[in-house]
Amino acid sequence: MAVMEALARLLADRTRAAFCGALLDGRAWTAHELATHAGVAPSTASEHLTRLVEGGLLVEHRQGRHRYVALAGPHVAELLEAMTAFAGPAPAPRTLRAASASEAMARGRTCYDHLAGRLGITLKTGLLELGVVTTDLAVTEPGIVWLKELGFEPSSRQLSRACLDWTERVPHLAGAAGAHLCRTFLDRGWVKRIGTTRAVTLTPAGDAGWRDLGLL
Amino acid sequence: MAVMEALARLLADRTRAAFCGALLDGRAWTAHELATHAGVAPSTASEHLTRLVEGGLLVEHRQGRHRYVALAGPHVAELLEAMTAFAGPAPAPRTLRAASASEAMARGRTCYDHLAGRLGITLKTGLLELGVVTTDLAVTEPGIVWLKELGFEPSSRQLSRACLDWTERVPHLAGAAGAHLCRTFLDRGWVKRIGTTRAVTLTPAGDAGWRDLGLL
DNA sequence: GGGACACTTCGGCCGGCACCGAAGCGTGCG
DNA sequence: CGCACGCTTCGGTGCCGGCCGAAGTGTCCC
Repeated sequence: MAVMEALARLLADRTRAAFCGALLDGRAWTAHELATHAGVAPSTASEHLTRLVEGGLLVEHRQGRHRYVALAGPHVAELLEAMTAFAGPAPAPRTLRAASASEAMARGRTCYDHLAGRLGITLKTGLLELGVVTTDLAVTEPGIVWLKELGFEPSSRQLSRACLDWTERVPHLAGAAGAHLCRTFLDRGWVKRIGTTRAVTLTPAGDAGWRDLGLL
Repeated sequence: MAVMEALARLLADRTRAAFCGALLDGRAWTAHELATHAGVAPSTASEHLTRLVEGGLLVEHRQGRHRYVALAGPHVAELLEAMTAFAGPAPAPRTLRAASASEAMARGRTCYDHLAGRLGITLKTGLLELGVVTTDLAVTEPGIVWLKELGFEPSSRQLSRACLDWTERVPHLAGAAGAHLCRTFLDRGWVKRIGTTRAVTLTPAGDAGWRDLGLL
């Protein structure tokens, strides 16, 4: 249990948790951006980042005078989402702005590299009705063919994986298949980021595309 | 991320982590037993238990002057194992006794309600070859029939679930199916606990039984 | 080359929390 | 009925760790 405790200790801090939350958008952030985001001094942020990198949660990429950090991989995102989902629903937001942002996230968002929120659930439901996945979110044989038609190339990464949604409390599709679909939809302009946040929305083109595929 | 942080904070303590580790055997422990196990005063243990119960990780059951606590369910065990697996291999044990105990756990153990360790991997491999589960550990149609012959009754609980093994670094079978198999093997005397620990071993009867089923 | 900037290291401060022992409460047993 | 036992509550103590600012290093740009 000593190793589990060390991991928990790493996440049991307001500032480090805020860093991880920000990095869940899947992008790389600079140390300065994260410091501002969390409201701490650059020196404080620097120390936290070192600890998170040493703990294997983050990877860093030095470029000139910048230190870019990102989640070390999908497995980190999955861990964070699993813990968030376990911990239960977040307390209700206090301000109107926060409530609106929270509602946008609940409607649809990326979870590192795949779709989550109600949009993720809609996708999952569609895939289920098409027979691409089973109720346990395992990809079926015909499902693999279906995915390949969307340009999917199987890799060594686990094909599908259930990721418990922290707003909907229902598992949604993660893993290689979930990541590929998310990337494809973003590339095609079917799903679009709202501003620079993790929140996303289905565009009119996306609505049409999903209907074409039989997802809606 | 505030909720995730609160959960992490709960696990980020030596004593509370020790409690959770002990409770991973799936039994209910008294406050006194846990205090002794972790080497703290009863008063300290009492406070920790209250926090763990309030955090939803443990459930308690008052009986006379005893306070029994247990993990709140399989989802807690799965979370703990996931975090342990993520954190990587435990540091090498220092003493001979610890090394021997650690080796016994690595050979085979229960993970709350299912089998883990090399024995868990052997089981998974056998189930895979029999076509009961897919490589993603989803139960197949014939697999459900196979399980029913072993007395399995489907319930609302997720049928199967991958649980990353912290000694073997490979997913093994958890979920309702994994729990049923573990219970069945223990009932039949095919798998036996070593002393009162989580470590288990395959008995000669179990070896024969598994061969009969085609698992070996 | 000089100045702005991103980041790091170090020292010191401060708050939170894990811990214990003492005292109190309820239960069970002789 | 009284004592033993398990647990809880409450003060008090001590340490760990998060925080900042100041000073230092390396990078970029003018």
